[in-house]
This record gives sequence, structure tokens and C-alpha cells, in this order.
Amino acid sequence: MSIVVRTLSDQTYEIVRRRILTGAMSPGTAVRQDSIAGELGVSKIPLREALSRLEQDGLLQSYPNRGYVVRPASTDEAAEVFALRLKLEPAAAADAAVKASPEDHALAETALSALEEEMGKPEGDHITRNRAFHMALVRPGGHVTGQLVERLQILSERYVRIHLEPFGRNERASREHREILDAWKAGDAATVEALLVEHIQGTLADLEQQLST
Amino acid sequence: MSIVVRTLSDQTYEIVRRRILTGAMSPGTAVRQDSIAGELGVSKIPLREALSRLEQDGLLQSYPNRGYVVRPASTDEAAEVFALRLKLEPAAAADAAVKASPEDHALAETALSALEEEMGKPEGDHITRNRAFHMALVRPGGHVTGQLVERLQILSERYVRIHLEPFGRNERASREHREILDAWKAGDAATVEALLVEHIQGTLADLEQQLST
DNA sequence: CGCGAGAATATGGTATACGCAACTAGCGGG
DNA sequence: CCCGCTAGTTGCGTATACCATATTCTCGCG
Repeated sequence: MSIVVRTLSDQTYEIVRRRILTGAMSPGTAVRQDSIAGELGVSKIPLREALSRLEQDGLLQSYPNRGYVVRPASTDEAAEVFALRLKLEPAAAADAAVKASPEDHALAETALSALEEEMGKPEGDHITRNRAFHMALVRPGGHVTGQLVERLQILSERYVRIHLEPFGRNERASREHREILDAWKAGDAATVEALLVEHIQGTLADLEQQLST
Repeated sequence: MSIVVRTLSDQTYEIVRRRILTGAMSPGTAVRQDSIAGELGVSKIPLREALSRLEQDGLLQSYPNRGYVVRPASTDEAAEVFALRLKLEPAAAADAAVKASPEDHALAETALSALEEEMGKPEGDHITRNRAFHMALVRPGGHVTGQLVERLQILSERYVRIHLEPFGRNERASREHREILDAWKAGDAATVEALLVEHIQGTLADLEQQLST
């Protein structure tokens, strides 16, 4: 199915990204290239490629001759990211719902199954699966749109992971996922868009509630 | 002013990007890492970092163990990119108009002057200046928004450069730039948004006319 | 107590080597 | 005659070693 062979750069990218998203590398910390490379057992080329990609993702910032620093997270940025998601993602998914092929339907169904399975486990990484599901809804609509939405999801993941994961996702989100996928597979663009707006706003509301405490 | 010290990776990135945008490296051509590195007089690390960034920009595509290929341009993609620009850029500029500081005003004014100056020269690179001006209007609004819009501009630049540059930009675009900047500096968000929609649609219309011939 | 010169550190970059995947070409068999 | 296998070749991905330079730290001196 998906690409099995991934380069070391790809794997390094994902490992470091996870560290940032989970807060294992907290905002403001400088990235020590030698130590991370040694720790992961890779050399500078794949490591630097990974860092370069993370900078474009907005998770790192580079200062010439001083290296990379983990970009701070802020409530302002969270608001910006969610506003952009609301502007792009529902419409993109609605558009994709019309264009999706049977294989796309199968992929989305698989993604949701994987997510639901992971929701059961207490230590499961359901946030990654959640992103995969959301992306499956958007991808058939267009390559560029998909890339932009994915980037926003990566950024929003920081906030969701930090503030919402500890409490476990509520049942509402699961129910909504099912409804969204059903409308999506039926090609019902308007319903997909409406449900997704609601769904993202729901996540945002949960987030704001946590942030305000 | 802008950062003076730029890494070799940055410079390599810009050189290769320009080659792709101008069509010097046409879609479908494989990127021969050794030859390009030799030609530019850089080693693999900066070259590969540049290619990695260009892949995220959507200008290259990598196939593991087979290297990078210049991504094809298509009318479909052009339509997608312009639809996204219309969805994001006018609102972003309108938002930025409200937030912009006096320094931001000065930067935008400078960017427009630079653009107009370049418009006079027949061989001038006014497309790069055009992007800089558009970005100056958006940047004060938010970091993430700015990055997304910039990415869309880079992609749209391919089509503008190939299909519109040979004919020189018309007078209308110049007049519109002035009007947009005036409204922007006045903080008149609604007008900025309306004018920018019109402006982008105008470019798109020119493009479609060229593509249909 | 402040400051400046040198030491220590880390980044950015080069050169080189090597394994391995993927393309190519030629050879042999059905 | 064509197909499939095999050997050679190309070029990517990665590692290692090394250097130059910019930054940071330290420590002694005024």
C-alpha cells in the first residue's frame, strides 16, 4: 500500500517532529545537532534535512550560525491556526467528497477504523491516527490544498496534544467522525462541510476551555 | 533591512527555485545532484537541503533512491492555486491592514516603489518584486498565514512567469497596486479585501486567456 | 566590578568513500 | 524471435573525517 521504503531523512523527520509535538523538546530549547544525531544514530545529512523540513513546518526556527530553536507555542498562534483550518478544511473536504473514488473511500474507512481501534488503548497514539483520518478526507480534492491542510494539522497538533490528550478524547468526537465519513462517502458536500465546521469548532472550544483554566 | 548573512543552503534554494520558476528546468526533468552541485560549486549538504525545501514547496517531487524530478505544471493546479489564493490572500491582507504598524507601512511602500522601479526596465525581474509587495501586505497579519500565502505565491509564480511575463504586465495591475496600498495604509479592511479579490481575479483572467489561445 | 583576549564550542560546509537500489545492456534459452 | 535472467553501471542516500568561521564562555587583568 503506502510506500514502505522511507529514507532515513524521513524517519528522522518524524521522530524529531514527534518530540516537538509531544513537548519532549520544549519551546525555546536549542537543537544540538551533534547530540541528536548521535542519539538517533544518524549522520548530519539526514538530520539536517529533517530540521530543514521542520523549519518549514513552522516547528523550528533557524538562526544562521547558531542553529535551530524550537519555536514557541502561543495562544495567538493556536487561534490563527484554527481560524485557517476552519477556512480551508471543511471546504476542502466537501470538495474532495465529490471527487473521491472508491479507493479513496476505502482508504478513509481504513483510517477511521485505525483511529477507533487506537482510541481503545490508553497509551495509543490516537492523535496521529486522527490526523491521518482528517487527511484522508481532504486528499482527493487536490494536491496543494492537501499540503496546506496537512501543515495546519501538524501545527494544531501541538496544542491538541498538550492540552487535550491528557484528558482523553470525548465520545462526541468519535460520533462526529462517523457522521462525517458517512456524509463524505455519500458525496454530500454540504453536510460534510457543515459537520466539519462543527467538529473543528468543537475541538477549538475544548482547547479554549483548557487554556482558560 | 533583510538578513544579510544567508547560508549557502538558502542561496542554493533560491537559485534552483528560480531555474524551476523560469522554466530553465522544465517539468519532468530529473535533478542530477552531482552535476547541479558541481555547476553551482556547492557540496551535497546545501544542495540537498535546497532540494528538500523545494519539494515541500511543491516544485519538486522525490522518489526514494531515484532522486528528485521537477513537478509538472498543469492548468488544474493553476486553478487550484488561484482558488486558494482568493480564499486566503484578500482576507489575510485585510486583517493585516488593521494590525499593521507604521514600520509595516514603510516596508510595503518600499516594496511597491521597488516594484514600480523594476517595471520600467525591460529586463527587470518584476515578478519577484511583485511577490515581495504582495507579501508585505499580508505579513503583519500572522506568521502562519504569511507562510501559507507565500507558498501559494511561489506556486502561482510558475504560471504567471511562463504565460504572462513575455507580454509585460499591463497598466491596470500597477494602478490596482497603488489603490490597494492606499486602502491598506488607511486600515480600510473591507476595501483592501475587495480590491485584492479583483486584482487576483484579474491576473487569473489574463492567465486563462493566455492558456486558452 | 567591568571588560577584553583567548579558549571552547557548535554550526555550516567540503571532500571522500561506500552500500545499495534502480536502470541498462547483453546474453542465453525457450 | 522474443522473453527473462544476469552482470555491469549509474546515481542516490548515508557515513566519516576534517576545516573554517561565528558565537559563546571564561578568566585574568585593569
